[in-house]
Amino acid sequence: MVRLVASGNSLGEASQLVPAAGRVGYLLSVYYEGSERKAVAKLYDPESGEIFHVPDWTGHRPYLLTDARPEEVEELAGRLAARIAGYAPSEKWDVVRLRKARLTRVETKDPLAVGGDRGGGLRELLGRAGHQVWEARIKYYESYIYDVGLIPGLPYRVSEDGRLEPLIPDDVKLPRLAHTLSDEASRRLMEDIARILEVRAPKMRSVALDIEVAAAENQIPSVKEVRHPVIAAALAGDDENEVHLLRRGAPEVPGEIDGARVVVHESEAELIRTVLDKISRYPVVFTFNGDGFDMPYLAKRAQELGVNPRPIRLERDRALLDTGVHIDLYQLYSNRSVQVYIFGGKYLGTTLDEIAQAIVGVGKLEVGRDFTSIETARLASYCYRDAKITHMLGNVLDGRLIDLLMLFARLSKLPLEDVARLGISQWIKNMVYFEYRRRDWLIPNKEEIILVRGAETYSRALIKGKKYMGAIVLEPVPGVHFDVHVMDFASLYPSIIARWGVSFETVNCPHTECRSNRPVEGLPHWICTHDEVGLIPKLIGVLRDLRVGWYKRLARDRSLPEEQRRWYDVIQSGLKVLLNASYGVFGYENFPLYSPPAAEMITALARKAMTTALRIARELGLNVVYGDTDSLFIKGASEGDLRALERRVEEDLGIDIELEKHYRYVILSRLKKNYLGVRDDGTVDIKGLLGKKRNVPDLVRRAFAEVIDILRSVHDPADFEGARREIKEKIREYVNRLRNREFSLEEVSFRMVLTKPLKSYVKTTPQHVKAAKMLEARGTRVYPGTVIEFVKTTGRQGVKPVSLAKKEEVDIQKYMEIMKTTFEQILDVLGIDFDEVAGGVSEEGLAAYF
DNA sequence: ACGCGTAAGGA
DNA sequence: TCCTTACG
Repeated sequence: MVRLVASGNSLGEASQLVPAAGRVGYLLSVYYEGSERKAVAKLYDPESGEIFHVPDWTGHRPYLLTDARPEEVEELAGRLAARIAGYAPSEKWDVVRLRKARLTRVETKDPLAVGGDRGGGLRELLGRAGHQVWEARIKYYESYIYDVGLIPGLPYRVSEDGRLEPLIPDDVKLPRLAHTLSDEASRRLMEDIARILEVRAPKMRSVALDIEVAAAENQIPSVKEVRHPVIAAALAGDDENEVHLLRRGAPEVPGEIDGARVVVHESEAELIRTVLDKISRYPVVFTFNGDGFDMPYLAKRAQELGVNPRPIRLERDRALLDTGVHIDLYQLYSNRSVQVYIFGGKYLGTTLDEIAQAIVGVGKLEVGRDFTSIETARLASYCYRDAKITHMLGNVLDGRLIDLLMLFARLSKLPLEDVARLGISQWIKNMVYFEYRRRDWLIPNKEEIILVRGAETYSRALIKGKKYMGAIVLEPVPGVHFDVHVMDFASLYPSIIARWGVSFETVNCPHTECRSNRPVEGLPHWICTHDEVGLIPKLIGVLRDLRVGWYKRLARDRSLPEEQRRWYDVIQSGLKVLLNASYGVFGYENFPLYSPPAAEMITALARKAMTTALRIARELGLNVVYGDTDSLFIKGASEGDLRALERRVEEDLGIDIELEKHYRYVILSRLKKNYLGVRDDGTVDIKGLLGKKRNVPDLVRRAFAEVIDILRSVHDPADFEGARREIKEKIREYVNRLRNREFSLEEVSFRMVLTKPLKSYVKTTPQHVKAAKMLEARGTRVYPGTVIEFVKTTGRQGVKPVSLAKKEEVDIQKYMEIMKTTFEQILDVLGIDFDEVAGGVSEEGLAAYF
């Protein structure tokens, strides 16, 4: 029998049905189709480049679990009874109490009957009646993914009877290290994960969309009230670049602007319909803030004009596309893990201009705020530029950004749309929930984890307002140190989680026999001794082993084709992102598996690892000059000493410390987390030093970089003589430039991110906020995520935005001080006195100038 | 909307 | 001293 499968739009129009049997596609996401009361899978067909949909074939229904009996539910249900589809007994493993739970599974006809907003769902009803309820806060499509065992990002084939069958090649090379794992659960996990990671992600065509509306300078276009017409919409795609304009008056518009084809429409309805049709042809549509603006605006405006908003599907706070995947790059680039681990912190703020400047080197066009009077060709250029840079931002990393998202979708089991919108804690949550369902383990409620296992922490954080103590940072021995080895615990926190089995599941378990298993003296928490308890430590252990023992090697394996090596590199860097966040989530209040004792235990074990390694190093007579969290800086050690350290630490702790790098020399200041190290090959590592921070003025940063260049050429203590002289010379040069005002305003501007709305700065008014207020007074809009560029001035306010300042107002004295504090961090150690070099910068310098 | 520790500058 | 930001 050939089942017919829905395809194309489903916004009220008769669904166009095409047979999909035999079709192959990558699963992109799963969503709930209200009109069909079904979960629907959205797949990408690499053959045709199109999206197709496969509705649920299993008869799956939304449900919750409760300790109430069916009769009790029935009695309480009242009006909701009609929406209950049935009851089934459900036996689950209660991971918090570590015992079996016999529960009632209440199936409903629609997801809102479970947890409908306004407290009208079964969840609240049963809760108010004093019953326990589980798994009632899980989005329906997520629950569906777990139960059907679907893995977003993987290829599937549609069977004759409309099922999705995974398509994984048989010849997947499984890591040899899987065989070395003694426990069966970990081995299976590793094989499953390796299997789903092996398949390369498909290339998908993409287009970026940006629209402009006719709002005047003082009008802020809102999606709540779509009053202004859409006057421009640009599409920057893999194979077309167009800007669509609404005819207003009779201006002469060229047929092409900046390489984009210009199309002038007589009506707004026609413009919108054309644009919607165009984006329907791409499997991936990028926007920048399309969830918050472009998509809802287009859809609502379409509706007002009597145009079908298809393929846009508006939800409360996001916009999906029936014909593809909409990725709002504002959301993606705002993700802290993405910002830090994928882009190495290259961009500071989260505005399109800032991110594009930093990542692809092109910014927005400057046109002012009044879109009603702007010249048409200019408007077209502006709009197209936005779409163009959005498209570039969607295709960075040689197009591997989408590959990474695909990979995260596979690991987290989240739809691609969610991966691109949710934070790392949601990725980890979903990854764990999926595994729980597979095992018939009960997904616990946050409150019961706290209730049964405790929320109390016993260590005191050094920072006021923090919940527990963190890592150890050793007091640096200030000075220049030659021949320094850095030994470190690779992925320390994940290693601790795996080695001691720390997670919310294992901490403070109900077994009396485990109470004495307390790996950290001074903390009352214990860890379960039963091997089968706890999934998270096994999962984290497997991900870590796969990264360091398998994918990192494959990514470097010269015998593999380039393309394949790159895919393995995507995998290992993706795993790193997840591993880096694996500890932090336990200490994060909003994580549904929040466990302060687990978090506290992990940092306590990290301190234990650090102090143990330090003790052993000292016993071996090694000279430790610095260390932070997971590393020791050891001066003048022999290879034998380091081997001995490795061996003894491994014996003592059961986790590995290893040689990470060797420095020709290291400059340590008195400050922690501040150092400069020159490696054997001349590369320079700079940590924490002011001269590297991206918010300090370019001029200061450049001066600093040139001084670093001088230090790069130092090979032994004798070389310092000459280097000192050169450095002094260099500093004098820059000091003089400053004195003589030989700089542009941009070179002396500070860059600082506005993290809140301007109005929210009530306690104090920092300088960047002052500058931001001046900008706003001049009509420039600033919002959270905007980078404010300002210079220090001699005026009453002491500060001005770059765009409003003049060179004559720059407060030279202030900049001298900044130069001084920046350089002192390294000059101190080199025995150079800044003031002396600068020729008495503070008073005399200025006196000489005036 | 991962965690804590350290540092700096200004109010 | 606290607030804000940047970074390890």
